[in-house]
Amino acid sequence: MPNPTAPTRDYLHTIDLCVLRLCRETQALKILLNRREAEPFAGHWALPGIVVNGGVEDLTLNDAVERLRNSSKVGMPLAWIEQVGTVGDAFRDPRCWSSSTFYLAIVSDAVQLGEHQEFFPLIGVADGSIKLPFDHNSLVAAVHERLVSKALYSSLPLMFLGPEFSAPQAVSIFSLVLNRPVLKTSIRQRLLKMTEARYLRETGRKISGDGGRPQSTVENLKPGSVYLFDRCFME
Amino acid sequence: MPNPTAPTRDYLHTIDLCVLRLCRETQALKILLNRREAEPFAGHWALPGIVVNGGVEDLTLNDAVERLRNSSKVGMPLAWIEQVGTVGDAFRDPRCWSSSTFYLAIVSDAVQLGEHQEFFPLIGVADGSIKLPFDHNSLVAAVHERLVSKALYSSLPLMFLGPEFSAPQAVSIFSLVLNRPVLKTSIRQRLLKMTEARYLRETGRKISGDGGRPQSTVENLKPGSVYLFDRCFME
DNA sequence: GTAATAGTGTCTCTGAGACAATATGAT
DNA sequence: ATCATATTGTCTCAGAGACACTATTAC
Repeated sequence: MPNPTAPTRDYLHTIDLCVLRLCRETQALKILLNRREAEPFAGHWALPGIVVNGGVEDLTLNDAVERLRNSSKVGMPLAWIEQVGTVGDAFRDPRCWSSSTFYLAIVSDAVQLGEHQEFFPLIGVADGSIKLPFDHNSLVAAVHERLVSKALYSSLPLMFLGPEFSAPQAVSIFSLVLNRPVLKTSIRQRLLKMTEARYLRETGRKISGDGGRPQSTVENLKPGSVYLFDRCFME
Repeated sequence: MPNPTAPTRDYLHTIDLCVLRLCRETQALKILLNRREAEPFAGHWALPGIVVNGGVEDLTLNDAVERLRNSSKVGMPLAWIEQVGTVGDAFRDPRCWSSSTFYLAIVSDAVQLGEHQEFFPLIGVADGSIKLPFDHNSLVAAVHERLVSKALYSSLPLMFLGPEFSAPQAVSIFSLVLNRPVLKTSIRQRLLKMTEARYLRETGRKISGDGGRPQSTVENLKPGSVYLFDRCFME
């Protein structure tokens, strides 16, 4: 039941973040969820979000996003963030008519989580086998779809890898995001294109994978930008 | 000045439509504007929009879009509509903190306009040489950018042409949207692809352009869908 | 040496860019 | 026939798919 001391409101506009991360141990994509403290759905795992109407804390929607990112609900640096869409209806929140503007975010670093935070498998949340309150499953599905479609024609998946990575790591993140094998020659050619365009630079350093020949690394010269390729991978 | 009898609200969430059309006489893209009746900016030309919070008329955001489309502010059938984004800040509306979820829409038919409606040149509005109230110029610029980027890899511009059109008409709408010449062979190959994919069918009919050989027409078999090509035009 | 993986070379195929050559209507 | 434009054909080029081949480390 809603807290009876809370003011009744007839409209809510929230922002919700889908913060994605590569779990290097299991080679799986994960999404950050928060255990809700307040009703409705207190105790359930849900997307980190805040209400943007009804207060004057933020001057812009982007300020609100930054406030959420900086709060304990997220509390980590983001390598990438983009708005995916806005949904709204009379049913998604039991309290009242509500809208949500939701975002795709990617974190590349390993981070310390709070007690109330946990990374869950993205696939399970996107396909609904891990059930979330509100319509959060469908928001995650939309974000996942955006990620997959952008992986076909942009360098977005490299955001998961941080500032320095190797070609084999790039191959595996693209395969993981697209959920199918990707030819290493295609990825190498794309990395070459990005190097020519001064998005990447060879470091001369090497890292070792598991056995076999060490991997040369490149560094990201434009950490905040994605490169757009002029062709798609075939589907 | 705001109407003093209107209730004061501390937050507004609106939807705004950028309804685009091809003016066949001048071969220019146009955008539908409304002369505002209410303050603020009464008498100014602005995007058609409605407030979605503070009422229970609509069950979903899409219902609200349909209500706006069906109202006298728009009042015409739309061949295409897609959400482009949501902006919000404390300054864009002089009344209060406000957000706008805005859409790209395309109308293919010629329509009768109301007294308060008029189509303006899209380019002038998008580049700010035709000034609109609120931040409507930047919304139009974002919609224009979406249209141009989608023209590189999808059949979206064909939505301007209606259910039956010719290859030369397709060439000219792509050239117009991209603001540069487009090879007719490229367009023909794309139309061929769409025909193979059962998005188009040759009608056997012909129409006459201005002089010269008549143009064969094709009909759109999936009027509500855009076809996605697997390569982009070069930029 | 062998195992295992990294990195290179080469071939095919699709579709865009460019432009020449031919077809079909109006006058 | 001439004009103007539509339509087809041919060539080049870039980049993805596929896969063979060579290189470099650990052991």
